Amino acid sequence: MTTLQERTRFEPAEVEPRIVERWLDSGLHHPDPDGTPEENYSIAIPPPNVTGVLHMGHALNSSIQDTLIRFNRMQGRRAKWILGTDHAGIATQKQVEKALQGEGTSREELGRERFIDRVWEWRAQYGGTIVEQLKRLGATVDYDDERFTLDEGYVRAVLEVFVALYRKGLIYRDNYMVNWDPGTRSAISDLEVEDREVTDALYSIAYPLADGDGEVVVATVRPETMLADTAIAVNPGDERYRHLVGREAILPIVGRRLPIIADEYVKTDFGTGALKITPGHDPNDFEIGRAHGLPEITVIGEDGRMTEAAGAAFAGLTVDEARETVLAALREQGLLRDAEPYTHTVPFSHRSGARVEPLISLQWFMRMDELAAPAMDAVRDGRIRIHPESQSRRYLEWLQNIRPWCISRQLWWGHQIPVWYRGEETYVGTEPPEGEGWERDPDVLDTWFSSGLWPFATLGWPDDTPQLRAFYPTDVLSTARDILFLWVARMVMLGMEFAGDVPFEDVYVHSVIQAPDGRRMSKSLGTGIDPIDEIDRHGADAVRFGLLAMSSTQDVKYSSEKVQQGQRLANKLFNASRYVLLNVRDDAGAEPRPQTVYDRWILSRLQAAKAAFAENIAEFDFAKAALGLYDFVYGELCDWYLEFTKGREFAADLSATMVHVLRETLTLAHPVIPFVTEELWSHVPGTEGLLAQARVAPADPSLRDEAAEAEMAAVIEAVQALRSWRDEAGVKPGQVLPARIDGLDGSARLVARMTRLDLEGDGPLTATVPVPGGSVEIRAGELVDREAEERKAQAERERLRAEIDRAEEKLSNAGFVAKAPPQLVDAEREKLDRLRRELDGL
RNA sequence: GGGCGCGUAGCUCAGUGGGAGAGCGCUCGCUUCACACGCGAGAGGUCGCAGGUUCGAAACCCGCCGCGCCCACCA
Repeated sequence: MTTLQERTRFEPAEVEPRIVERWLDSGLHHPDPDGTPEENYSIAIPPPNVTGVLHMGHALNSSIQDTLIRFNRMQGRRAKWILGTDHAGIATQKQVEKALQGEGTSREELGRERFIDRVWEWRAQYGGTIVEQLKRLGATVDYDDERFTLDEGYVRAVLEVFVALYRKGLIYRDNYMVNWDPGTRSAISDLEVEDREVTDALYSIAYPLADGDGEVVVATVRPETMLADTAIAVNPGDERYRHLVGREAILPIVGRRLPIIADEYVKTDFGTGALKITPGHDPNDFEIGRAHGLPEITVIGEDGRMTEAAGAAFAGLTVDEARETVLAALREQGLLRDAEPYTHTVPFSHRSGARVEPLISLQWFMRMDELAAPAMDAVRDGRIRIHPESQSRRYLEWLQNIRPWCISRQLWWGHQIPVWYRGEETYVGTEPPEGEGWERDPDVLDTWFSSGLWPFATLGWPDDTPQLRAFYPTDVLSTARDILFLWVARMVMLGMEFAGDVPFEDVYVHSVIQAPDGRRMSKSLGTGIDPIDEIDRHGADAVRFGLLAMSSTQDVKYSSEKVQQGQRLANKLFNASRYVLLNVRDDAGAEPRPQTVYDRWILSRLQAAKAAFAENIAEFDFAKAALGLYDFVYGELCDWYLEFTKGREFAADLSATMVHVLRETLTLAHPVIPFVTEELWSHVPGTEGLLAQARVAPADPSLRDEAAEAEMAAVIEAVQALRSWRDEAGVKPGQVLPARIDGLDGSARLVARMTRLDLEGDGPLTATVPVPGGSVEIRAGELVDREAEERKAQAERERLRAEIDRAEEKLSNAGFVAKAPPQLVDAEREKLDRLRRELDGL
């Protein structure tokens, strides 16, 4: 308590480490796996990359989830926030490879086994960082049950799912066009591709007809791929080319004969209307080629260089070199007809930044349509609710048009595909096959394959565990928009297929936080803001409050002001608590014993604040919840209630009421600002244990007191009117003025106290100030500046006359009186009467 | 090309049919016995533009202007 007496500021840096220790020691984050999922509350954290560090997105999402978890825990539910990290195939492998490069070695030199050992070492060294950072934020994730998407149990779950889907015919191997990332030398999925706008040249190239009778000109931005052309296509309805269909052209440089085919895909109004078909290197041409049974030739290799099939003159060249060589040859032969700048979108790898090279290769695919149907139904029939609602349309549209998913990756770090080959034989199983000579498929699974099992694999699936029975399905999944398809949709599909139920009931899609200038927060742009720095500066409560207060259903700019607002809130609560704790009688208890109208008022307002907070949380409106809390603490508790109590004796009744209000306020605020509230809780008389483990009674509408609220609304308005008058009349703040109050009933003395009026004194009339339901006569004679006072009264009369005019005009509008709701018309009449009385009073 | 959203005080944003709000910033005043990371009082807005619906529009509808984001295989 000595610290409370001495300190006038809440010091997060001093308090937070202590509080974190107490929370961790209590084990509150690790609920027993009892009860049913309906009784319990659970959230699976979106697993951060194992070698990642906390960024603003994590900080926001963790603040949201921890607020939900703490709120529900305090309602008395077993609350489990499932913790773990993701092995993040490409990202992690790249980091380790970079480290190896620094040591002058490489993954190839080490070999697969030793390389993977190195990654595990890496994980041991850096994998704990983000978990430690979550503690700084106050996140009560289940630290005692941390999972990893490559831990032993998780591997079993992944293999089990792969084998089951294979047996069901949903997983298959095929030669197919994939997005090849020359940067990581692996196939990547459609979702890992990002389109960028690029200015290339659009070349027009003449292909002579085989019979020597003229030529056909095609347009292309990638002349180097012509080495793999196997046809030319035109639109069947195109009069210009109708006579050519069925004939052949000669591929320049190579000399191959190309059939001229007709296909609806070809646009007549783009380029020349004739399209070269390169099934080996263009996704559209690939489809056309398959439809027409064309050969598939590959001239670009997985290393991004030309292959032997491109011909001796090109083999080994880079794609760019090959382009120049092809163009030079065409120029020489007079076949290059045109070249003009052309801006279009081109796929780039999200992972490596390299330009994606569409290639045909032998990969593992997963058919999605069969699993997509129930996943769509779950959202359509409301078993899963996506917030905001608009995102469910995106979800459904994506699933509607879903395509096969390329799940194999040419990496070493990840879940190795459980498939073995021996000659023509293929074996698929969770255990290696019997016998000699089997060789395992070297590829690993796309990281999102294992992430898709997250909500149930973390709880022990495929075993029937108590954890699974108690916490699956989870309640809420909170995530950013960008992984709605990549991750959320796949969890729904796989959860329904394997765990027998939807993986969560609500999906909350939160804001993306941009830099204060509206650009993306990114390390490379230098626009990133480190949440840990912000915690150091302002405290974890401030950061949590600020992030929640700035969150929305759309992208937001990072607002340091909101964080500072949170810091002020924590400090305000600290000092308000000091005022209460240093004055009340410790033995008075905490059962409220309201003696005055403002006691009844604050108890009623507290119920209103609790109800509003709960409602905002239920609607995932975290900004409203946080700002509503701020408004209650500042605008009702501190500005009014605590001020009203000043000058009153802190007897048992008042002490009990104030302690009650303080306790309730701390429990209300705890989910948002857990540190300061937990710290204060330990000083409140009669509390035991941790606030984080306290039980809270839900808001009770029967405890609202309309009469007290109405009376206090009038008091507050009167006080503000009188203070405003004093200030503008130039009265010194400390000056006590004689006055008479007409109206305000039993609250007149309270108003007088708050505005330094002396109801016993008397003097010549100075001014009359209108207040709700009456007026106040200031009787201070010449104490104040007469001239200023007259100006003020004049302005007030003008204001009243303007308002009266407005009301009269409205009421003289026949349409308004006839069509507006009657109570509104009545209210307008009452207002007019009141305004006239106030004007008369002056 | 399709879809979603935004434009309100100097700044960041609430407000979705009945008299324009908050936080920050700004001005004035205050050593008021919790807090100067404080208290009190103010100034500041043709609610992007133009039309329509309505007794009444910041809000609903149409168009335009400006700004975001997502999806999409026109070489």
